[in-house]
Amino acid sequence: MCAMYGVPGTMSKPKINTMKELSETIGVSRPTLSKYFQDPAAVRPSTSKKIQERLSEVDYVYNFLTTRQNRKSTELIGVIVPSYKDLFFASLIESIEQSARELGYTIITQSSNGDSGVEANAVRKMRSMSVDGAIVAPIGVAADHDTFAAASEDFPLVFIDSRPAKSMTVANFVGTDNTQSIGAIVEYLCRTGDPPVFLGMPDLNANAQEREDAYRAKMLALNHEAIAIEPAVAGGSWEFEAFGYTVMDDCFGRREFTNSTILCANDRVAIGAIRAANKHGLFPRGGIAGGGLRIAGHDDHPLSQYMTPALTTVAQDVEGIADAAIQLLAQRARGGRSAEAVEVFLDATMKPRESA
Amino acid sequence: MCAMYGVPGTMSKPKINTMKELSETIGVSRPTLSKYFQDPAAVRPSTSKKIQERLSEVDYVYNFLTTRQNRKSTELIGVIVPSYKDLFFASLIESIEQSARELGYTIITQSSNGDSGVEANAVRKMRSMSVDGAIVAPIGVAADHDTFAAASEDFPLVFIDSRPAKSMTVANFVGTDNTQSIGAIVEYLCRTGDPPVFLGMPDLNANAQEREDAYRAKMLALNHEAIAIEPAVAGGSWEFEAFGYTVMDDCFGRREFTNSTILCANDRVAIGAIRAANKHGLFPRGGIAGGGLRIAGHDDHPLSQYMTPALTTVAQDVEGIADAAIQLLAQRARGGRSAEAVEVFLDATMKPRESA
DNA sequence: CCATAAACTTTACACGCGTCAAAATCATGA
DNA sequence: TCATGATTTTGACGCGTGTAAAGTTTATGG
Repeated sequence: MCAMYGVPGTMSKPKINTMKELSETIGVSRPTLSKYFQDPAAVRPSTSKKIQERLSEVDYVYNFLTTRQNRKSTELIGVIVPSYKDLFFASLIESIEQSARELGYTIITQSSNGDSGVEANAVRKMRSMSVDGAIVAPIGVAADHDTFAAASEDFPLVFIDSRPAKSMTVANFVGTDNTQSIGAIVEYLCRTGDPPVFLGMPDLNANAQEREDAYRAKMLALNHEAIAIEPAVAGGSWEFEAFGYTVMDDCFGRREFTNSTILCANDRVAIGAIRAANKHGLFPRGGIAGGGLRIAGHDDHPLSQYMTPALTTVAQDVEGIADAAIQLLAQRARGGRSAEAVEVFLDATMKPRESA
Repeated sequence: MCAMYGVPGTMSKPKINTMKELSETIGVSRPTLSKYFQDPAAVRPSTSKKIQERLSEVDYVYNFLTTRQNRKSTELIGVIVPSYKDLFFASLIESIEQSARELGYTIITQSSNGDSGVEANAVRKMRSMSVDGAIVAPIGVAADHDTFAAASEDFPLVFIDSRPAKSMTVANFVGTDNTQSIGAIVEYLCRTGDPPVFLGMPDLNANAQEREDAYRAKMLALNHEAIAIEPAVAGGSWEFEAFGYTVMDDCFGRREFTNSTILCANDRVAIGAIRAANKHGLFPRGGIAGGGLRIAGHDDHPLSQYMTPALTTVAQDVEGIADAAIQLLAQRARGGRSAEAVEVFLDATMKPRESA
């Protein structure tokens, strides 16, 4: 009717709406078609070939909703992240989608917008969609324990990036071991220059505290004094660059830390910090003797290498995390109900660049 | 069974699986419940209140798949973008999800991964899901005309960001008018310094050509010679920063364009170009007389203001685009079948910062 | 208190596909 | 050509919810 693309001469294939219709025009029974669609090899080769051929002459799309309703497995996996506008989460989603696609899963993504109410709604929606599992990068504050608990009765749940709020006992987790990653970069920084002070991230998920703790522990082990920069502003928002910029602009304005090594809790904070440094005429730089300002991050944000100076950081194994999470869910969905919660930690790797 | 969150004492509400079950324990008929869920105001206030109260004492999640199967409208909207790892698209998705949520729509997002085959599959999946409409940021090259054409028979389709390949005749489009946006920044650059040369983006969608054309047109109108930098590398990938960096690193290495005003086709290319400049000791800067290197971008990428120097650019109206696209689909889905293709252009606004 | 309309319940069918059992057909080897 | 097992067809039911029709209850107004 609405021939928006009406190109004269382009005769489109006849549209077929239901499998019953299809079975009639194609000349096989509907149950056989059903088997074919679930596994083309499940029917006789000659039949399979016949179906395949006739199918190409026809415009038929299976009904996703109905098929999922009736199968034991929906092959849907829910993904919830606090924000799309964070390249770390974006990278995670991209990798998750890819790993899922390879296993035949469809991803349903929802942003919690940094809001625990929205997060809870998203979890409920996943439940209503009968997903085979869900991957959640949780918000730390005021996470809705009951909602997660109820959901985990219905399907396996895997947390990534950060752990859920402490009220939870045990839960599946796939991510980076902050002790290892922060440890590695603290060690690097101490080895190549002054021991670092720590610039945290807003306390929005478990990583904020875990990374600071990891920093303190490593500094202690290395016999250095741990110093955390006290943010002059309340950092309650996910705008990490703004946070890093504001805090360090304030410090540098008072000529504080202008000669220090600053380890930031993540790259987005570091990007803001670098911007603040630049504004004050400072260009952090590693690899030279005699001190001077250095700034390092955590995550290996895709744009970190385009900063000036290029940001020294530790890279999380994003693909590894995505793949492990999907594998875990796939395994659980296929009846591998070990029931026991699993925690998978992947190593982060140093990315020494210019800034430290 | 798998009491991952088993907190002793936390008695969970009784789980109810079907609406029939619910109707029995709640004391109203199933059809009434059905009406209630579609619109709580559609039943008598006393009944509505009763249902609402009993509902809170029980753990019931409606079956998303089944409800969508039977409603005339699924209230699903498909979204397809070339990549999640591009903050412009990420911003778009975030705004789309928000606008959609307000209208009760659920978003199904898929990345085409810059691959037209994957894009076509995504469109087919949207068809199989019986979405009420789809929003797609298309890939320009070798777009699968037939797939889009078939889809647009089933539901309204809105293209955003860039137009589909030219093989298409007319299609719904919501986005920025490149003539206006590029025109604005060319005018600004000419007014505040040397007329710009143009650094394009890889030819991956219609914007590549459109923006260059817009640049040439505006330069012609202003009586200046249009000059496009010829990339020494083949830019076939979506890694725009790498493209901008490589091309300009090459130029600056030969001491070319080191004193020019460079307008980049988008901010990601500009970020790469700035990095190349910095590497060569160049810090583009506007607002000073007597020439010197200047670099400008297009889109107002969220990190543009954190570059050194902060990137001068034109901001697309991301929220406006998202909202207009959703509104258009909602209107069409509600029977407003004007059938005619609509094109909505939103103005971009100058963001003068430091780099030009 | 009754007439009337609105709201509700009951009953039934529909949606498109998964799945099962029984009957019919096919392919293969002797 | 026939026996045999594998595959397909036929027919039927189920999934959880939307929805329509007909009958019953409830609220409203006089």
